[in-house]
Amino acid sequence: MTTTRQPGLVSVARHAGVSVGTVSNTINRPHLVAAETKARVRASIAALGYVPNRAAAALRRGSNPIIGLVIPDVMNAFYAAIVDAVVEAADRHRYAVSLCVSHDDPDRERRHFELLAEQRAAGALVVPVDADRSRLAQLRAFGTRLVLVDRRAEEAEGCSVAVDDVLGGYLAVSHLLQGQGNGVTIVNGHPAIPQCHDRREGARDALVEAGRNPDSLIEFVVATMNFAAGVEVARRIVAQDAPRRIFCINDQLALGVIEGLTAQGLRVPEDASVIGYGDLGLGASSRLSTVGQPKHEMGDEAVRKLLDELMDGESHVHTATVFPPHLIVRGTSSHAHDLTVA
Amino acid sequence: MTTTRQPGLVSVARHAGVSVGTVSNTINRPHLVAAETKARVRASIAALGYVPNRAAAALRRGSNPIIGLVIPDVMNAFYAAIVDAVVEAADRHRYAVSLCVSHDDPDRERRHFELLAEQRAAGALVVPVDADRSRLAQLRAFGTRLVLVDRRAEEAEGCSVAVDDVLGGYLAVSHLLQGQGNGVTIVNGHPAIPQCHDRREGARDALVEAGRNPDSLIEFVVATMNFAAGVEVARRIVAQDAPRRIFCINDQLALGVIEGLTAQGLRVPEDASVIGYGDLGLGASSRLSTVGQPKHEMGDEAVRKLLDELMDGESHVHTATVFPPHLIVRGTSSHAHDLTVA
DNA sequence: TTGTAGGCGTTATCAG
DNA sequence: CTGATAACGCCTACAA
Repeated sequence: MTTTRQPGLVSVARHAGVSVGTVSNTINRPHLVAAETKARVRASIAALGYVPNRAAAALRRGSNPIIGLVIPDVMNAFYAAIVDAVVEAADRHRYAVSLCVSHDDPDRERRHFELLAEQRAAGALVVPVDADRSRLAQLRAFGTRLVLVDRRAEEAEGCSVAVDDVLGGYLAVSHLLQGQGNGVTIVNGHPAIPQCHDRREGARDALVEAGRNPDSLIEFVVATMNFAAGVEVARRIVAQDAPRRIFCINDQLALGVIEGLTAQGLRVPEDASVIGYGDLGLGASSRLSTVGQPKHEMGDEAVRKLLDELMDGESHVHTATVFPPHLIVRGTSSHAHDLTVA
Repeated sequence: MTTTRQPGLVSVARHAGVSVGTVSNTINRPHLVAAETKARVRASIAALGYVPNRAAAALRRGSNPIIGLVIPDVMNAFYAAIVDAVVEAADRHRYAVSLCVSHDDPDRERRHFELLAEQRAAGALVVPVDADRSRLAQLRAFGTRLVLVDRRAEEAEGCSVAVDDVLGGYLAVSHLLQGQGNGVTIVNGHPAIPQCHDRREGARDALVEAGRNPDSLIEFVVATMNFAAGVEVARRIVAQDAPRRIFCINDQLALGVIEGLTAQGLRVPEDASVIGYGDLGLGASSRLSTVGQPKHEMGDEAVRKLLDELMDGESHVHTATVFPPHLIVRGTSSHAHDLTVA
């Protein structure tokens, strides 16, 4: 009943015949310790099974090696890829990742921010729930460094990483314009959503570049951007005889549109061209052309920026990185043919 | 230069004209504090913008309200669903979730376990990388409560949640047997993988129940269980004239097999029946029948078990919950037809 | 019902 | 290069 669990610095110091300061130093600033002493201390650490207590360190230092990560949805392959990259990068630097899924709920976001503040987390990567930056400012004021993900930040307030959706829309429609047909249809989400807005802008740019009137773009707006909505929109496209070169704001929608078109007796790609956006795995098993996004790079760069701010302190300058998406053309392979599912 | 950042219990106490003990109590054991005092303290907390310091609390208590979560892959929809459930449940109880993606790498797993130990995390939910339980035992010995996910644990060592893969295989093949044809083919991963082994067992059970010889099950084993492998296996199935009632160990494989079959001029479901496993989103946009798993429930239950162990302490008894999967039959809808992708 | 005080394990400062 | 020591902020007996 006398043996004390979880030996601390003192036990190690005693065991190695040195002071606690020296033990702490061999762990955190090894260059300050003589080789021989270091070896002895390390032996003791191993012998006692000593595990440093981060809570104590955090208390003392006032900051905790934790990176908060707030995303709207883990089931979404786009964010999942970012999570993957972030977790990996954090692991490399021995930071913990505290995950929050906001589900677009400001209260959840706020709650996680509070949690991070209580933990004195060093920093956080966040995909903000809405345009209201007050919650972010609050957390930042508390000392937590923030990097915005998938959003552009005012350079004054912090770093950010995002993807160029205007360029993405441009790439998609430019590709459609290379095929035959006249006019272009866009199946979009609500334009209040930045991504939807920007991709449409890019689509218009492509039309302009091709010498067309950007207002000739025929737009169908869906409430929910999923497969079922795509099927439904396909009906309206045919009914209204809208252009058969169709840019869908995401891959699920695109797959739905193709399904709906096919259900009405049209052949794709013979009678209609469809391009999606996102390349989120659904397309891997299909021949759907789409626009890919450097998801892993985004997550990676976000961590890099955060750590730079954490390390460099004063000399750090905020930057807003915008990654270019890229066109992924599929369906031109030699064995292109229908994909039939039972 | 005199104002001190981040007020502590003392500042609040001073501001409210009470002692630190009372402030602590109004936060952690409100029932011990008079209503009026409580109100005053709360007002001061709000006024000063006080945010409790979890590091200090953890140091004092010896344990941190953090749940470690170790999964093999976040991009995998199965695990992503579990993450979603866990994060949500943890949030409800104001626990932080420290995420690790092991990528089947024991070193990564070990590193995360170390991290959790250093954080004095209250508990962890883990999908173990391999069958070696020594790393788990080590973390457990350190005081971190563990719940195994997607694996069955010896009831002596801890709780676990899993899904009944034998039943899943049984359901899938029973369904296939209802269709026309003779014999059944299984497209499987390596049988050393527990899921693959169990699902095959279930498949055999179904055959036995139908009065067939379980050894009549024709098995194709693929190294990587993805779309491309499915396409390739379809070739071999046709070449060897294997049974056209095909149970694929996951949906991607199933989609690939259908693709490969179609490429060889066969029609699905007319000439072949294919069923997948997992229901991981790919199927939502298809008419592929599959076996669904209660992913969210698993994550939820895992947290419940962990918290029970954390709260109840001594009176807690370890349990191994095995969830039943369920058959999802698709493709019988009125507008069943081909899905063509450009 | 409220106040007091000791100590949790580290880090960092300052002498030696 | 090493040792001693004072915080860091909170929890919890225990005392009043």
